[in-house]
Amino acid sequence: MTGLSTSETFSSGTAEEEAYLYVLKAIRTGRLAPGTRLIPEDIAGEIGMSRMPVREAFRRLSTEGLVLIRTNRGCVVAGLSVEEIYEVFEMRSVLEGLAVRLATPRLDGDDFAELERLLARMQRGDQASDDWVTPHREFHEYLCSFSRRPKLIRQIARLHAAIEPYLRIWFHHAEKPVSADEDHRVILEALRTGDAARAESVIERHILDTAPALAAVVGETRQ
Amino acid sequence: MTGLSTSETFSSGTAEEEAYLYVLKAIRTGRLAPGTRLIPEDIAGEIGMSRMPVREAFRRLSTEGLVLIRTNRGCVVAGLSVEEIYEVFEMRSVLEGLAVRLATPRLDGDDFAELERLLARMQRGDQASDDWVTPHREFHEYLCSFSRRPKLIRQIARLHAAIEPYLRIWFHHAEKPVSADEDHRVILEALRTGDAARAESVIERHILDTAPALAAVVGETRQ
DNA sequence: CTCTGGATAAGTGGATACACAAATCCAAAC
DNA sequence: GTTTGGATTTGTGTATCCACTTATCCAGAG
Repeated sequence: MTGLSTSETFSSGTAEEEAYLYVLKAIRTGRLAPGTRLIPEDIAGEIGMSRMPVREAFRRLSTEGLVLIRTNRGCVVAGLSVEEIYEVFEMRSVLEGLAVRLATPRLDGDDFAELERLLARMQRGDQASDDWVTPHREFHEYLCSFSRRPKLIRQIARLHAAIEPYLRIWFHHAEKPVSADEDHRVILEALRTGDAARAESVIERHILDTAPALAAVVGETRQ
Repeated sequence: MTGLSTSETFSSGTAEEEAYLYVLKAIRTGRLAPGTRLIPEDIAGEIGMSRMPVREAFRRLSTEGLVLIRTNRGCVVAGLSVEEIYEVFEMRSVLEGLAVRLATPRLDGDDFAELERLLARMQRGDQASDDWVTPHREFHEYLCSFSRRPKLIRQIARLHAAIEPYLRIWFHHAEKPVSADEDHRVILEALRTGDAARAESVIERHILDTAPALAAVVGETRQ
């Protein structure tokens, strides 16, 4: 689960929903790179529907910041500038800080075990899929889910979706960001103490510290 | 300026934009109360267009949480439960905290004068319009604008739009929330010291402290 | 060769049309 | 009087169509 498929609209068999999930996945996985022009008719063709539901999916993606619609000029995948990457990380830092603060008192032994498991998957890049990003996201999402704040969780998921393509570039560019592994250990440790304020500040710091490295890689690939 | 009219889509003369702003305003001002069913055809009629652009406006509003779309069952104005009101205030507290932290070093004397002016308008309920909410929003928006973080500002505006109807109920129910006036003085004072961390925590506290009073009034009017 | 402008193609926003789902209403059965 | 089930109405989701805007391309002027 990604937290985004559960949007305000109940997911169900509508064409709009299908189009939304289809484009969302393509953007998150990087198949549709920032700047790519999205032509409703083409996408509609790919998944067998007319372009109306695709247009509506674009609206949703646009509000979520994943896509940019300019009047009469179509829809493009919304890249982030370096400043915007920092901005998204700043927002994530305080929102996930809040989520973790609320989650801390609700975690028990089994939950820590699950978090450890996700951490392990992350460290070995997971089964042959060569994917560090997915378990990383799952770690954060699993943690945030204990806040029991649906709107908060969804908002965090949206912000994550916006940076996910760049995380993948980072992962492929440098090797697996090794410093993050230590970070996550520290987070787990703080959580175990049950000190909500400390857990909050640790995760805030963790997220903010990730930003410059990511921004550097992205800035580099743009020259 | 509300911060919402400047959405991801450049505002311009499209029908969708017009429909969006029309419904947004109606919800914010309370003309369309939570739970009200929104029938695309009717709204389209009111502003002279077909229902397609109205539907697209609904999608946007839905993503912003102001409206709820259930498949094949139409669109209703999304009320907030008491828990959700708390949730929105929690999110606002950390996001506005961040915004104010970033804004603090950028404020100069003229800006304080403007903030004082907005505060004064707020205290006397503004010129006969009997409206405390608008200058209150403007105070917060003006302050946040100095953070220079477009996405952050927009997100805060969205959260504010969701609670604005309830602020109006509060304002009409009780008289002008007088405790808030003192709060805002304290905020200004903290800002003047230039201590970003202190300003951040003061505004976080201010926002969180507002929630219970509002929740109480709302819970009351629901029985 | 480069630049300009206008024809042509491509694509967007919006309106209309139609099939289907859900809600409503009403009458018959209990 | 209440309940049940089916016609009718209302409204939603999607496809198609049209008008208009923007992008592309190409020929002629410089």
